Amino acid sequence: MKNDLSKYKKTAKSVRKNQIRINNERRILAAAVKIFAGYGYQGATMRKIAEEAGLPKANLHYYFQTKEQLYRQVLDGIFKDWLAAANTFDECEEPVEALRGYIETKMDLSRKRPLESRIWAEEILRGAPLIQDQLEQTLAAWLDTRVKRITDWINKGTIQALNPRILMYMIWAVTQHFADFESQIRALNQQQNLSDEQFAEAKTQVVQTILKGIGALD
Amino acid sequence: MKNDLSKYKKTAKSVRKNQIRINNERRILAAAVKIFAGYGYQGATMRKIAEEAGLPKANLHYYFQTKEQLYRQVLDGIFKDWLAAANTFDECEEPVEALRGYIETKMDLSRKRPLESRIWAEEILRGAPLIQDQLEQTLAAWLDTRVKRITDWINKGTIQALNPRILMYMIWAVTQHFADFESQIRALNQQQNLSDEQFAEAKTQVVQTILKGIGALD
DNA sequence: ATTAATCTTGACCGTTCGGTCAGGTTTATT
DNA sequence: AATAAACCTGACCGAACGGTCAAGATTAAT
Repeated sequence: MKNDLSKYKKTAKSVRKNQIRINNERRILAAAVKIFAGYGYQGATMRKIAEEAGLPKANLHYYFQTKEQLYRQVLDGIFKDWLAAANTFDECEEPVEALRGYIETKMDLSRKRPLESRIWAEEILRGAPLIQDQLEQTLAAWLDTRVKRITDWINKGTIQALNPRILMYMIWAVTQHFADFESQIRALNQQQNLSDEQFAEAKTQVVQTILKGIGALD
Repeated sequence: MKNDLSKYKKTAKSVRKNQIRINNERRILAAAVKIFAGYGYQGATMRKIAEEAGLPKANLHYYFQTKEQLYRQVLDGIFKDWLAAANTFDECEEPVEALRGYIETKMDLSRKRPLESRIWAEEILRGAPLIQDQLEQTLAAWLDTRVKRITDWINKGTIQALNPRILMYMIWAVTQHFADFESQIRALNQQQNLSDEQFAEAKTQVVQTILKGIGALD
């Protein structure tokens, strides 16, 4: 009963998107994530994405004018997840809880959405040609505020003196590694992906090692 | 005076390669590293590599039959560096020296040869289609012996109990991050690559955090 | 000096790429 | 029922791809 009426109202077309468009855009984006993650931007083709989505290729160009635009929308979605993962970091006052929550959230993200992590990683590998602005503006500002919080902890003596940026780089590196280098880890684990138990162990060890490494534990 | 004579000997042709071939293969491989690192396997083209090497494209196919063969040779060279970096790990008896040496060597490798690190990372990202065998055979065996050494340290109580494989993953993740995510770090560092001083600080902090994190320090 | 082997290269080939478009179909509006 | 808007798609296009080849140039061996 909440929103049924709105469909009969004369709402602006641009605001109320048709259901067909919503569904198809979602299908195409989901297919694009799979193909971009599996083949990279250059290796991915509109044909493969169309096949994965079960649509004719020309239909993709009806909803997304170019391959680059489709790719940009995929990147935008990933970037939002990236930033949203910081909530736990901000909610907690003490370094142990804040960092533990952030590391665990990032680990869970690597476990549940490895494709997105790999697309992001490939974009950075190639020099971030399409997201440089977002890195320099949004991400840099995001990082600055977290750096300040860590600096406060250091000044209070809650954790030992260190460079907060390098700490964040280490957290990103380790947590994303489990998504980005999944195929290497699989090859070193009897050709099996990490089981839930193995991943849980990794998560614990990563948290413990980093927290202890910066003098927040023991 | 050491080897001058050999050029006049009737040595087997296959053993003594022509100097022209040696030079050109080296030029092409150097160009290939740059282009593969900058564009990825699919994004790199034989035309770009030829241009970078200053040779006509057809000449590349004279020395390397296909793009894939050229790429494989590049990967082989990187893999050798990967394994060679383990020397310090093996030479030292105590965990602090062994791990510090290994981490520092890997950090130096990321600093001095970031292109190779990025090519490796992209290959893993894509699911390691061409090097799965090497990972499952050579690298798995390499890792097993290091795991045993770490297990010995744990049994002796020199470091705390942990999963040695996860420790190695963490070391790889953090050290290679400074090469693979260089463009992201640059965007977060006032659009400047890390200076020598900044990188030295990162190196120290990485070593300290990991060693302290596993209970090998303090 | 002659021959053989190696190296060099512009021109070319079939394939696949991202993208376009006309014309038909379906859905929404009045 | 009629009109408009949105959606669908097979066929097609120029460009760029990896790779080939024949014919000439250079180098090495005798």
